[in-house]
Amino acid sequence: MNTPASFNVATDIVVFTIRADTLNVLLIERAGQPFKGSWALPGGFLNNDEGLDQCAARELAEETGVGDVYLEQLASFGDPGRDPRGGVVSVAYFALVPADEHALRAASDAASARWFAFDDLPELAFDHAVILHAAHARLKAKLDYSTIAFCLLPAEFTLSNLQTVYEIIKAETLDKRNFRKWVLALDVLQETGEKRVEGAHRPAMLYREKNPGTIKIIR
Amino acid sequence: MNTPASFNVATDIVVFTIRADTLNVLLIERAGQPFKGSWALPGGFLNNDEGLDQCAARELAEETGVGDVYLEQLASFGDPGRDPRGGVVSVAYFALVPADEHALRAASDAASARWFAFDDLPELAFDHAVILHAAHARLKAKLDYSTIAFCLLPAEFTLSNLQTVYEIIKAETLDKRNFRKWVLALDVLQETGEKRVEGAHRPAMLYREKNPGTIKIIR
DNA sequence: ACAAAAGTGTTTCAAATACACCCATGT
DNA sequence: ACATGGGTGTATTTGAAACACTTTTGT
Repeated sequence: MNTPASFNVATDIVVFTIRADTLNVLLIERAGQPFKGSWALPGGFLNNDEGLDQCAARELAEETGVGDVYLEQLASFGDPGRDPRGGVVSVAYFALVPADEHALRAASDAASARWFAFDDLPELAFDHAVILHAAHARLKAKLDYSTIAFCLLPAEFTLSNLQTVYEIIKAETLDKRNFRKWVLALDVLQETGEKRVEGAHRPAMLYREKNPGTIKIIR
Repeated sequence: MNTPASFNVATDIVVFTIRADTLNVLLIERAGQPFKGSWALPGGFLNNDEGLDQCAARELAEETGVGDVYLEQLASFGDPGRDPRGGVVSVAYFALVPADEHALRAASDAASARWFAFDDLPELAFDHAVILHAAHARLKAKLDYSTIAFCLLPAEFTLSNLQTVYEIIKAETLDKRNFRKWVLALDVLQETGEKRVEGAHRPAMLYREKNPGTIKIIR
């Protein structure tokens, strides 16, 4: 048997958040070749002494300042020619950032990092459009069988906030009474006892997760 | 920015089949170092001119003679130290082989290929035990929301055959009438009109998939 | 008083579950 | 005739879906 081919292994991260009642994705403008000036997913190359999850978390922090968020491996992409430099295999991740943490940073090989509305995206470098849509499909599917959507909200939120997250991602309206019945029956929320006054209407009860950061698989 | 580290990228494949009413996994005995003589998942290194799926299919055919089966990417594993040679990232796949195709071949770097009962496995090389259990979890979960189980049966099969597959993988018994009602309501099966005589009892109607090889997502 | 979002129950329908007997065949 | 797995229907329970009005606040 001959010696195996060498590759650079990268991680690319699809970072979702909710901003102004729309689903947003974090993109960086590429500072170097190839695709200089194009928008791309944040990410970068794997080092010898780190694992894949670690690499994704590190690149995300370095390039965008986003840290300590939900991060899950999505899939790997290795078609020859997906990177014009050749020999690059990418392990894609997706991340969920709470709706209130939008402070971004640009650094190292990323000229700038910006949020884009999911349904108004620019042309993307490499095969990143494919990766992005795979991530969206996964997110949408996971709403139905996990409590992953909670990661898109701050620690305290109203049931209406939560319902809005579901409605945005599923792109359909939900019945308020049925939604509340369903989510409360999951037995993962507790009332804080506090209310949030916000505008000229009745204040809403604030809730928090019983086990913050724990994703529950439903059914 | 410094130049990125180099890796060898491998695919490892968890091949499931049903034999003698048990779930079986295909393992190869390693012919070379490291872990020479240990049992491991079939798989091998990615070439420069092929995609990941292609690599998995090729390695499977080369090492075991298994070809033209259901093959799906599972996840990637890249912890430093998962391979004592260092710098090896593995993209894991899982495959499903119909219950009647068990002809195996040993070749190249695999001394021999053998089926093992899933609940009587030997010690495995590398992190292959972790990969294998991830594959099993995925298979089990996918039974509930897809018609993937059909890939474990030959083209023509009885409803009892199918029920047995579900019972083996889910490790629970199912009600015969409810199972048949459910599977027929999926509207993916058609009667062949033929019956299979097998032993001292009433012959069973044979069915086939309406769209062979098409995995339907349920719900 | 009005606008705007919060909060709250019941009825209807569909799907999942529980459950027991007769049928066709080989020996 | 008997042993073996194949084949079939109904009643019950459970969860999902449809649906409208009252409450609390700010202006």
